Amino acid sequence: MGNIHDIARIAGVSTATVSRVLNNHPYVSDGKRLAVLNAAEQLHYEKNINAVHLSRGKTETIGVILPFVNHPYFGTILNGIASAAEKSGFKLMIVQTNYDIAQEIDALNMLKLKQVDGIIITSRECPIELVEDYSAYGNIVLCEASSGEQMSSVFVNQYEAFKEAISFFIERGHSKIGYTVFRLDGKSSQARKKAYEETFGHVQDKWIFDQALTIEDGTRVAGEWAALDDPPPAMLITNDFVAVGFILECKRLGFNVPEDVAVVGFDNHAIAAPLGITTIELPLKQLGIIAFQLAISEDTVSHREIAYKLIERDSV
Amino acid sequence: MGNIHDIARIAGVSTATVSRVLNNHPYVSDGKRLAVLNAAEQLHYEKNINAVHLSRGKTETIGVILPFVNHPYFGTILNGIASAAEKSGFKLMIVQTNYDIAQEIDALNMLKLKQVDGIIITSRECPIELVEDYSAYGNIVLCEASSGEQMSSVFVNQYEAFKEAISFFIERGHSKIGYTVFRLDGKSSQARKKAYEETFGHVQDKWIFDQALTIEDGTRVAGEWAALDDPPPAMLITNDFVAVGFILECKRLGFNVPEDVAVVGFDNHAIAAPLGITTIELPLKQLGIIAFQLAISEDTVSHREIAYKLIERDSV
DNA sequence: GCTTGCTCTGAAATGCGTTTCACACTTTAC
DNA sequence: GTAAAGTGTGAAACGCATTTCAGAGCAAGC
Repeated sequence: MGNIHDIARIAGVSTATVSRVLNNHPYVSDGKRLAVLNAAEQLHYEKNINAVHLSRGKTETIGVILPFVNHPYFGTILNGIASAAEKSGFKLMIVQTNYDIAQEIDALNMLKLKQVDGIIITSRECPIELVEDYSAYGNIVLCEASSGEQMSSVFVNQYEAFKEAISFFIERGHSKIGYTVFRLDGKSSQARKKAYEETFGHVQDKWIFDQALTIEDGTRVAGEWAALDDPPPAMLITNDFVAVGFILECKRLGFNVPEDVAVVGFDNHAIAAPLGITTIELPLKQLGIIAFQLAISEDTVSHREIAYKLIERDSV
Repeated sequence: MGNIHDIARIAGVSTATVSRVLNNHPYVSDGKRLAVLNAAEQLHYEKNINAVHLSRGKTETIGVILPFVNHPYFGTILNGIASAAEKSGFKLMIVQTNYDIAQEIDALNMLKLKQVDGIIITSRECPIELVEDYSAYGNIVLCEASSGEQMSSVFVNQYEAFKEAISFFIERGHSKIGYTVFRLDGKSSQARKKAYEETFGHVQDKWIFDQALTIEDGTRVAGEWAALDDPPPAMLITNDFVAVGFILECKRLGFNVPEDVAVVGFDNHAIAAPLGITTIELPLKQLGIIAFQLAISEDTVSHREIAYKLIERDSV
């Protein structure tokens, strides 16, 4: 083992020269370079990265806050982040929060502690003001529509996407449209509600189904939907996974898709194609890649909207 | 900001005392404790975690090597790891390798560099001997059947599980059974092949379908299956996602499940229930939790086999 | 011939918290 | 009343690599 001082001693040089050699800095004579390399080899030297981090004040690590690591929505974003990180030689620290504010704060604190150089928040529960307080300690990237000057963001325009889906339903002759969201008070849900209200004037509360994120949630919502006196014959669903649960349960209950209930999902996950689910494609991997780039960017804060795309299949 | 020395100066104590207060060590008088706390408050002091890591020689961080972060199999394991890590106050460093050996090595090096205290390898491409070389630097946990004395492991007995699935098919009158794997040379595939050969004596190569990991792979395999002269009327599929792609494509091609082709998947992912897929449930979250515990364990190496369970539905 | 401008090096400062050791003083214990 | 045990504290060592600064030596430029 040994450290840089041992190498310096054995090679008969200073630690500065050892550092230069080890980091491929110029201005080292071939003789000393060789001596250092030999000594390092001989000692089976390994850098202590913590000393490097301490000295440099940087860790080349980005923190990623995500509520659930095993949900395909977040998984795909993470996939994008991870592939971009690999290209840039950065490491990734992930924190699964379950939307628990204490854990979100715990993750944000990594920034203060200099454990990470930046943080990507794929989704959050804690107030934006609280997050903002951390922006002085490093780059923070939000995966939600935002326009502040403290933090960058990359997002899909949920409002527009929702409007487009509604228009599509209307084109196909639907006027009674229900929808599902994961969290009623979430940013994305608010944008969706706004889009909905601008088209229809008001929202039928019973046509909004909350807590819909997974396949199981979709199954449950289908039951709730079927139990209504006048279930809306068109449903805009949180994501394709929920749509899968919803559609399959509806079929099991004897309803036909799209005749009895038309469905539009979000994401265009691989599951959507074989099940013929019409969906709004969100380029989530791309979103992750951009989020990472913004997280390591030295430039000023920026906000990037990414495109969505309606994919027509057989569920409408 | 300021550091521990600044606090010491302001509070009129030594840095040792500051450290004691900050880490809740005993043997500090109330007066000095208060003085330190006040000074820390006044300076808006934040620890530099890198100095802590350097000093302690530990980082309370575990590295997780996984080929694909957004595949539900690995996502679920990661979910288990993450929830256990949170409970223990550990952080997680993830490396998505795409089964690229260079990246696996890069990840393993975090151990040498003292960047992580231990590493969990959910799946790997590089030779086991190479991994073993790193075990001197910290705990390594493999998520595969293993019995070495260097590294712990937690795994499902793929051989037994596969045998059980085959027996189940045979009970239901099937004798011509094909199967899919992700990597023919993978450890799990070898166990499966062995189980298969012990039952049937030999393997029909054309009844083994390679590179099957995702829904899309399942769709593709269905095409290959249907193109055979004598497609086996029973298929054991890598996992439920592949099974989804396979089953839906078979139906699209005009085959009925289970009449024309019976299917057993693996994992019991949430997708399996609504589609009525018979599957071998693997407690992957549990596997992740155990993997994490082994990774932080101070005890000796241990090997833990976890139970699987056949879940009967409608695809056989 | 003199001035720039490189190339090459090392001493020393910097980043920062933890922990051991020695020591002084105060309580119990017998 | 004395030894043993516990409490409280600081100096100093330890973990380790990076980087700035100053300076020596040498070559190219005019």
